[in-house]
Amino acid sequence: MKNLSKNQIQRMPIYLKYFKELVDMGQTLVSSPQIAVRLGYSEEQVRKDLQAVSDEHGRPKKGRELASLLDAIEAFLGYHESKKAVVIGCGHLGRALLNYSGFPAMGLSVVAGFDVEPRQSSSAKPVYPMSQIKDVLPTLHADIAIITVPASEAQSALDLAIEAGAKAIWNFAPALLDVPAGVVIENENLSSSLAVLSYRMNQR
Amino acid sequence: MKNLSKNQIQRMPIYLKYFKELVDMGQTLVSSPQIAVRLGYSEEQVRKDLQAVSDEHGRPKKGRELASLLDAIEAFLGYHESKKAVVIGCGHLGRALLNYSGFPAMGLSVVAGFDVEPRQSSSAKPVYPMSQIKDVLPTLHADIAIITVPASEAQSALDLAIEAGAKAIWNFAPALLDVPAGVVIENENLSSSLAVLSYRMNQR
DNA sequence: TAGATTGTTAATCGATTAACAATC
DNA sequence: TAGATTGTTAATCGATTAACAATC
Repeated sequence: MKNLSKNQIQRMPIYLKYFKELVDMGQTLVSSPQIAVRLGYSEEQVRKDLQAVSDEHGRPKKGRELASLLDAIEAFLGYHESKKAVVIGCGHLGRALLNYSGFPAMGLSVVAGFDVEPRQSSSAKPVYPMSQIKDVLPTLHADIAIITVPASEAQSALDLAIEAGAKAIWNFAPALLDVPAGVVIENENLSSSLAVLSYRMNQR
Repeated sequence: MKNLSKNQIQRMPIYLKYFKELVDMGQTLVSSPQIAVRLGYSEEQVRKDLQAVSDEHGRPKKGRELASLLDAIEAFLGYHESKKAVVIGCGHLGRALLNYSGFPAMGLSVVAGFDVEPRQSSSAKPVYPMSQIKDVLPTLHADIAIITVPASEAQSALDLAIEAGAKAIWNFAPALLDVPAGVVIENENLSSSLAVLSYRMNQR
């Protein structure tokens, strides 16, 4: 498998979703021009992207097999082996992510939450007190810690999660966090997204 | 002002946050090497980025004035003129964003929510029935519609918002949406972020 | 066959990095 | 002065786009 650029990786779930729609509509083949038009990419880029994750060749004049593309992208994204995560900080956003119905389709299973003071949860998922994370997290086999605590507590929440065995951090707190070597972090930065949105608004 | 790349735009709020921390700590000047080390960028990139938004020159051996940097970045990001937004779809995520305390610091004021069936809201912000959007939205002077409805309803929610006068869409629904020319859209795609995270996890 | 689409190879474009003289 | 940091200019790198022969 080639090394994919970050942009390419980010496009993969978008292809996947679109291809699933096409399959639902009964289509079995798809061509780069069709994809390019719908997704707003160039044909060449579509071909490069798909070649990067699939070894199967397309057929001139026809396109590519949707079934094999779905399989290739899902394999690439690791949707076959379900990943497990916990949510740390069960405020509004934390509870939203704890119960988010879109995750299972991404191969992500959010198994529990942690909170400094867990209220009676309205969800089916258990919410443990933060003080128990070191005992409980290892029993859950969750590699990913989703950080949804206030920015001021994010670093200490992260440290506790890593101490308890988390291997990856998905950070939703607006804070600049340090992670030890070997731990992966992905920042979900709303201020960056908003910056792009308002820049584009001002360009008009 | 030069044209900034998307990456540069996304970095600006990160600089801003860091610079505010430095000011809080009593610092008045900052050098590119210091920034580069803390944020994990290269010195050259830091200089390029700051030169792109600020006309003030730095001083050799000293660095740059934090006060003027803050001002330049905030001006660039439009934090001075507060932008207004409404949340469409007041489920878990929608309510989280309706009450998100981080937005004011980004110059964003979320003034109201809409929902097909507004429950008694626990928040200070009003939640209107979706059926009233065409009448209510224009009175709110909100340009930005934050879409947090289920994917299956996202396109029709977006269409209603635009019909009611929204000029920009911040989409949190996992759906591929069409917008008319002249309307800006920014997709907050959790599946793309997760893809990057798990790709990095697998690389180890 | 003609035409659409493919995969490959080359060209372009843009962002990041490197080099270096200027300056406080 | 020496040394750190600056801004500018050039080089590199990587991603996207273009060109085109191959093929069903």
